[in-house]
Amino acid sequence: MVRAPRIDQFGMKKGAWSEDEDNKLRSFIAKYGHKNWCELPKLAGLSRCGRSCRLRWMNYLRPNIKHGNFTKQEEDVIIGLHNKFGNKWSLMAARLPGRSDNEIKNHWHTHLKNQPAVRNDEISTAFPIEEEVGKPDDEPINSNKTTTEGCSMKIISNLNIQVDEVGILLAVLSSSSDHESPSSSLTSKSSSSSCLSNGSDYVVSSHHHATPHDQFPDEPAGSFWTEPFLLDSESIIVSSISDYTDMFSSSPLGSMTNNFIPQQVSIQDSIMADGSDVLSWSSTMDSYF
DNA sequence: AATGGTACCAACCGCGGAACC
DNA sequence: CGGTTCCGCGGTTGGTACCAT
Repeated sequence: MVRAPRIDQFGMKKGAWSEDEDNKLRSFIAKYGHKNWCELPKLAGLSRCGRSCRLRWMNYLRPNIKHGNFTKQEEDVIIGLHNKFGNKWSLMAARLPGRSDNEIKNHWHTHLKNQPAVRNDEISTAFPIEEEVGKPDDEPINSNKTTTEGCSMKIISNLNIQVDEVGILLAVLSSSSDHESPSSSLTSKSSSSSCLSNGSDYVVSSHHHATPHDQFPDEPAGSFWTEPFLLDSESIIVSSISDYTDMFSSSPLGSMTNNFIPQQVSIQDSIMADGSDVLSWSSTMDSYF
């Protein structure tokens, strides 16, 4: 089911991820976040390219990611959103908590794509969608289409409150008695036009305006990404870059990074700028902390 | 039991856009 | 302001599992 591991011409490992690699990536991001995907694998001691790490994290390792069968309600949401937006998988993922765009895309191609059109009609009828800005009802946005619709998509996606989508979701999900409490996330979405948490290093695309809370609605507001997180026994509590600077200023590493503190750059940047052996960084930090 | 076809899904790749220098 | 780097999206592929013959 997964690609066989192999090493490419640059010494980067490709293919299936091992448990050990998963653990390294998970624990590194838990401790330091992911400010820079290109540097992250080196700092985490992984022989992977940054993109591969990002993909693994986004699709498999990040908190609250769901795996397994899609519920009927989730399928209905996907169908409804696909009717409206076309192949905008990230847009759908932002509105299906716990599902990655890749998983939604796969599910669409394998289960939903070839379903009878009548079901799409049912969804559209059951949850009528208001007309979009500058786009007729009967003209679904298609990723292959031209700039006019691309522009339309930008306008739409720049609206933090997308009333029609929320309406669809509320209608679909409220009809389900066994769904895992979607109302909190939806309420949050509809009532807050901009709720990116200060200090969060969870970086999301400006396209869909997903927030940390959108992504992980089951968590209390400001948990994993925004609050100091409790780590395992060999770990420490880190809440922000300023904590990094404090650590450095009082640590042996601080002598390596004398110019670092006032600049408020990332921890990775400071080490890299120093020119030290980045591959030893992970173990150095672990042993130090 | 062996073989071939298909379904499924994790992972890769190319591209465009944003951010940075 | 142009070039470079990085990030994220969406399409595609590789390889295993499962099913039919």
